[in-house]
Amino acid sequence: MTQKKLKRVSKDEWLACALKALASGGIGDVRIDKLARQLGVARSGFYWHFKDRQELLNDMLAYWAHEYTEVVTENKALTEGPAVQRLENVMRMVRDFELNRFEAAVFIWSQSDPAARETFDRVYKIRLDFIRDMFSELGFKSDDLEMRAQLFMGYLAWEYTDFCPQSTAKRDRLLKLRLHLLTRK
Amino acid sequence: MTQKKLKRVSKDEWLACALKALASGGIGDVRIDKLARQLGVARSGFYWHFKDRQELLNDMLAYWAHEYTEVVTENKALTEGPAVQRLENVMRMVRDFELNRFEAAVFIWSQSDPAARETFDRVYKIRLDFIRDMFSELGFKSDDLEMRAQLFMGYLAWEYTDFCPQSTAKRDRLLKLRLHLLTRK
DNA sequence: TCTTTACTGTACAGATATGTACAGAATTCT
DNA sequence: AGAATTCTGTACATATCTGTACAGTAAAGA
Repeated sequence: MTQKKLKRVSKDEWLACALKALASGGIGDVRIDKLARQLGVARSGFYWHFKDRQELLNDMLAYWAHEYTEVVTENKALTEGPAVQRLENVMRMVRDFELNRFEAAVFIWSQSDPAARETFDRVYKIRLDFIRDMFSELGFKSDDLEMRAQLFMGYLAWEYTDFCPQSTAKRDRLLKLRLHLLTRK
Repeated sequence: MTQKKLKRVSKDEWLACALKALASGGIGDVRIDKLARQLGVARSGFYWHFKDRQELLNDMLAYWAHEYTEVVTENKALTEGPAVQRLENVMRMVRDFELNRFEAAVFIWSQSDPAARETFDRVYKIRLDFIRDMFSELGFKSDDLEMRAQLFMGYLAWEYTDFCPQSTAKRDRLLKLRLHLLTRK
């Protein structure tokens, strides 16, 4: 009689929903029943895709790490051309694709979960090396090199909080100025 | 017969313990029963000091905001003397007293709680104005002024993650270099 | 069409968290 | 010493979240 249409939710949808929860409420907000409610399905489907909550957490961590290793380091806009241009491309990519939207959440997570901690440290090492190489190419050395790479990275990681909302045009102008200040001798 | 000695825990101790949980696990980790276990007392005492969990959360927010308004803006090391020296004092104070240890947790919190969001925005506006004034005093103007203030603030907020562990001596050298880069014409 | 696969919903058992009631112990005030 | 204040433990009712069992529905391939 009544052909009830079943809603189906893929593994990727569960993961995407979990990441959204991570960004907006931290790892403590990644609750299976809340995700199910948001997706509009019953909670049990979750266990088809994942063994348990811990497996979801591992997948989230792997996804986040992936975004900052293969995805970034294999992008031609970030590996070819003059170093100053590549640094500008990094800034634009991070901003445009919100590559930093999980930073705070993953950091907090890493404070209480050893696996998250390990991933966080590893990813930050890769990123910092990646950026340091560019500054090195520009001729900076030792302490001065280190300082510039860290300042570049630290600012980038926090920028996503949008702690200072402003127009796109202004953000663009400030980005150029920031690049200039950080790369001049 | 057996004179069991009762352990007593003050309101400030509950608050301090809650703040510790906030920093290491985010707002989702601020659980009354966990705090009680950590403090080694029964959960019921909590309700003598606080109406409910929400009241604790409000107090935590107020405490965090306080640290960055009255406490900072009234400190003579940050309001007297040459601007460059004051900027250096800000960097040292933030680092030495870990004034930024709640940044990530409060930001995440602000993403889902309007009250936290309001406080976060307000505090960041005060801080940014505070820093911008110093750069203004040094002669910077318009976009250049704004960029320097934001770069200074953004880096400072993220530094606490200790994303790049290093010796005290090196951190000191880098701090000086950073100040120099950010304040030179 | 039949079977496999990829899911879904309902139901149950247990763990964990919240908040309330209330009697009692330790400290402070008079 | 007596009384008020401040805090504690035990007990109870309720809500939330996790994981398991299991039967059933939908789509895809043989």
